[in-house]
Amino acid sequence: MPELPEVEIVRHSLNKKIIQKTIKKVIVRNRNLRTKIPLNFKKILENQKILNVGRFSKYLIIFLSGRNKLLIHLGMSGTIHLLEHHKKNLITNMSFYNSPKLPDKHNHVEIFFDKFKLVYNDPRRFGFFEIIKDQDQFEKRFKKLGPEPFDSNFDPNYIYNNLKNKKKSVKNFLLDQNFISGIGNIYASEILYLSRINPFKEARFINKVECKKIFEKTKLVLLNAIKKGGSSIRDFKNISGSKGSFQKNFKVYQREGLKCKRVDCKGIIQKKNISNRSTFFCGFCQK
DNA sequence: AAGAGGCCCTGATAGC
DNA sequence: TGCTATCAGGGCCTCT
Repeated sequence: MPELPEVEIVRHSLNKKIIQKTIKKVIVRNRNLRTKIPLNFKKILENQKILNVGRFSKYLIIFLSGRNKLLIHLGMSGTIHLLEHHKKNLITNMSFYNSPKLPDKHNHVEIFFDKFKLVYNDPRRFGFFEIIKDQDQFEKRFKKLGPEPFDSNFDPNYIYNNLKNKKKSVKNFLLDQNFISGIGNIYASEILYLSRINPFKEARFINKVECKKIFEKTKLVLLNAIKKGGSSIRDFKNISGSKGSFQKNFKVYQREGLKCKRVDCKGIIQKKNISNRSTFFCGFCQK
């Protein structure tokens, strides 16, 4: 479901609600997520106080009082909700599906606090929970991932040095979490549109000026998306639970067949597959 | 060794 | 209406 901006919105709203709260009870209804929820999950979490909710890339990191960290990845369809204990009333809806009511189906994990519970819902079960025991394991977990766009060692030179001599498309590079962490399929298209770069262009042909563009537009798009509360791309009818509005700012994503938004550009937005993922671009102004 | 493709899943929608 | 096919914001594994 979410890319970096959406996860950041979830992190922020979640942190406000659960920081300094103690976990009273945990119910795992289905441990078959992308990876199996460990059997001692309940034991590790119960009676722990939440010190902080952090984030790296698309991972939520929940810091627990006993030094363990809980890693949550939402995959494609994972959502987090806060509900009153027994009633179905939604306190906070941190899904980007805008559904004001949470269906009971696919509520795989429930974490109870004093006055409310956190519910993890995930139809496709591509998301996962992980317990990180110590600093060593923590560092190892993220070692392979590239820097975030806001990281100081993500800069035009870093981009240029990684892209040179590489044959794969620039779009696939933006999606490669080992190169840069946090960009997903929506923002990859948006970044390349703003950079005026064709997503099919081979990385080795991206020059230094274009690297600077990618650098600037990546930060711009992600920061703007965070500012707008992320993107909500399905079930737009029910506004009540909605948080994000960046979908209104999409220049190319889901705009196949529509006019390019660039003034004076006569192009029509196209949709083509790159490595089996839909890719939106203007063939006219993206070279 | 880089890079493409398949796969893990369910649900919504399009097309017949 | 009821079927089937296609697609969906991710990431990891395998094959070439």
